[in-house]
Amino acid sequence: MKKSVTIKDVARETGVHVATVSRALSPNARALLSAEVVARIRKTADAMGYRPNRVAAGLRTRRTMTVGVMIPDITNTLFPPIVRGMEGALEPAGYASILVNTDNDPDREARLFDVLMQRGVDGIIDAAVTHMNPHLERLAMEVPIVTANRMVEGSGIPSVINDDAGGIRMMLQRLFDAGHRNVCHIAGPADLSTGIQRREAFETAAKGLDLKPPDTTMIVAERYNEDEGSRCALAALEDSPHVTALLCANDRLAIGAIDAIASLGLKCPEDISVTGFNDIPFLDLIAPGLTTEQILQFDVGRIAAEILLKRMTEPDARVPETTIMPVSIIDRNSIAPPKPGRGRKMRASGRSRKMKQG
Amino acid sequence: MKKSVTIKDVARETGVHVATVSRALSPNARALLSAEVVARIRKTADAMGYRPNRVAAGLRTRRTMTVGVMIPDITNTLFPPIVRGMEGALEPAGYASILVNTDNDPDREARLFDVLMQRGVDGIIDAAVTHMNPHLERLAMEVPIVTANRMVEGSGIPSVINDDAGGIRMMLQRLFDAGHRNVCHIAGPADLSTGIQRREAFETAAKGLDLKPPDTTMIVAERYNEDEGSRCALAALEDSPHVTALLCANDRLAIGAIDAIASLGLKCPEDISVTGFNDIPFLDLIAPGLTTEQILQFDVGRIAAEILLKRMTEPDARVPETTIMPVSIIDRNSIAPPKPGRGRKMRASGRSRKMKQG
DNA sequence: AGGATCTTCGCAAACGTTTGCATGAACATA
DNA sequence: TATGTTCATGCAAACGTTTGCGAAGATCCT
Repeated sequence: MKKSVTIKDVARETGVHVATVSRALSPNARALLSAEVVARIRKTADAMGYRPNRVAAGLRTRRTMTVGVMIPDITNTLFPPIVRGMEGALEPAGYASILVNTDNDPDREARLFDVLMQRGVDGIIDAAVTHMNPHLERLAMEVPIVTANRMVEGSGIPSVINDDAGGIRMMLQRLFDAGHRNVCHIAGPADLSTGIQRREAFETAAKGLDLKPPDTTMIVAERYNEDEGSRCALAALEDSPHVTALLCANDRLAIGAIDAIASLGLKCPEDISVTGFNDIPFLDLIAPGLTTEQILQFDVGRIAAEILLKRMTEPDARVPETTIMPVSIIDRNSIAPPKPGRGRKMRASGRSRKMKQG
Repeated sequence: MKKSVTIKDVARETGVHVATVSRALSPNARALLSAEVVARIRKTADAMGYRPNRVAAGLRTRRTMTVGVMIPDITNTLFPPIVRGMEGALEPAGYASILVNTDNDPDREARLFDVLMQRGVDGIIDAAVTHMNPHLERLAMEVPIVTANRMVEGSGIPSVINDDAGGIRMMLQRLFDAGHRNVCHIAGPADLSTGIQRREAFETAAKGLDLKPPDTTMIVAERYNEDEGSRCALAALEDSPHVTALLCANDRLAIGAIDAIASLGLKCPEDISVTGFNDIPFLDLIAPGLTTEQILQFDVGRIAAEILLKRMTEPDARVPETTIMPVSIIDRNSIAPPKPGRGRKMRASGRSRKMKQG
């Protein structure tokens, strides 16, 4: 629309060279100039309504002061707090963020990555990375990257994740303490680091408690959503009628599982206990209150952003490769003692005990 | 990090001028070149891993192919679907979006607007505008703007909003049909267009049904959140013990209201009916199912983006000034007939009838 | 065959900054 | 007074594109 006033205009107006204006307006270079000239330039710049053109500056300096934020889907309630946490750190530092949704589609992810690079982002926070993404390591050589909420194993790419292992272990312990010995883990997708880590954590935690198949079972969801939670819960309860508790890899799976339990004419927690992971918003309002693992969503985003900031401003600075955020159980109302009558019969349970002793 | 390959590099490699490379790579100008040369250039460009630098292009063309998206707060579950709707239209058109959160703070809003302008966005979708923002009209002369979900009245700025008036009218009718004659409207903030429009709609709808104060009452929330919902509900029920239903300006207020009702030892809907607006995600899982007005969140975002696209590509094109999206009631379980014993006594009700006749 | 018209491509300027280097003045030192 | 030093500012190149203009060659028409 209207042509805007440039550095050249204020230079002409003040009778100095554009370079002088540039320096007067730059916090770093300002010291090179006489205070009198700086003041005069800034005053007329203000008066003229000068607004710096960051794309021109970006072309020259090769720093656009923008970062790319990749997430699977902003409508997934897990992510808005994470994104907000990032912005909380990025915006005060002068960075704007370009947000893209990958839908967990690797093709889309690759294309959007390119979009971000074309736009010259100074760095990328990737909360949408799929496990074992060979691409990413290559891309990490072109631009600083840090992953949030997920990680790509052994890549050397800094990541901020949650204590999946600890959370799952604590949760299984909680079920164990309530008396459950026949627990089924509804695991997350096998191509997501959270799915994998939580599954592995479940296996080792179960072993630690001397719970073994067929007392403990597992079923892997293909996506993190309610429908998959229902499907898996149904399958789990059908395949293994003795299970008394479903330890789900995340809240959405748990919500689906509770739904499935109801559709079977059973009740949670009376008949089957269910647990989640993430403590997504509004979960506190949904009946029965789902006992879940609270993660520090906001902080995950914030710290990922802080690490990225450091990597962008001091490329050689050392940053922690993986930062693990603590999780904590939120006790609500989806765990009860196992219902008498359900569960595996004594003999089987005894057998697994014996094997440990043997 | 690594210096990237530019148009100049592929020009040298192919033995042509940079201008020729530029044209070969531009969908528009491609026709100016011989097919043979185009093919050769594109091939080597691919081979060299050429990635166009959009900030350089943006500097030259004054079009950055990015749009600014302003929302109050991405963690407010109303907005992610709207944002996603925008991206669904923007991204295929080649636009990336810079997302900023204003927190409904006018200062922050102004500052972030500046940030967007400095970054040379080609347009702005403002879903965070406060009612009567004199700034915005001025700013709209610098860059195409369309507001989503909210509008600034009489500004001439295109907006995509929901049928607040119709929704409120239908909802009041629904309560009326259930037998309610003493309804309190918990209104939204007075500086937000949705707050104002819904309040006015309530007043005229009530008048249309011959419901007048003190049978109908009203209380204005200062923010759209659960705490304010609780506060207002408490105040409403205290001031006017006869109210049998709370018609809330949005879902979060309604959730807070239901909470307050429970804290009073009452139940919804048996003692007090409550209705919401927006049908935010997860609402279907929260007890008691809140009867609310479903809005087309995704479409609001999508259409706002489409209008902006048109304004950006054809500045002189005529676009509808305000697009009103239809809403529809989602019946759940928060409306019941008024409890006998509550409500205003007959005489008072009769009196208001008489006044109409007179 | 000679001019007119097209086609295809090169030339160079421009977009608005930043920044290394040069310059001149003021100043201190010898 | 001559000779560095420091300070404040100007000069011009550079960042990677796009695009109006012009030129050369090919093609067409009469």
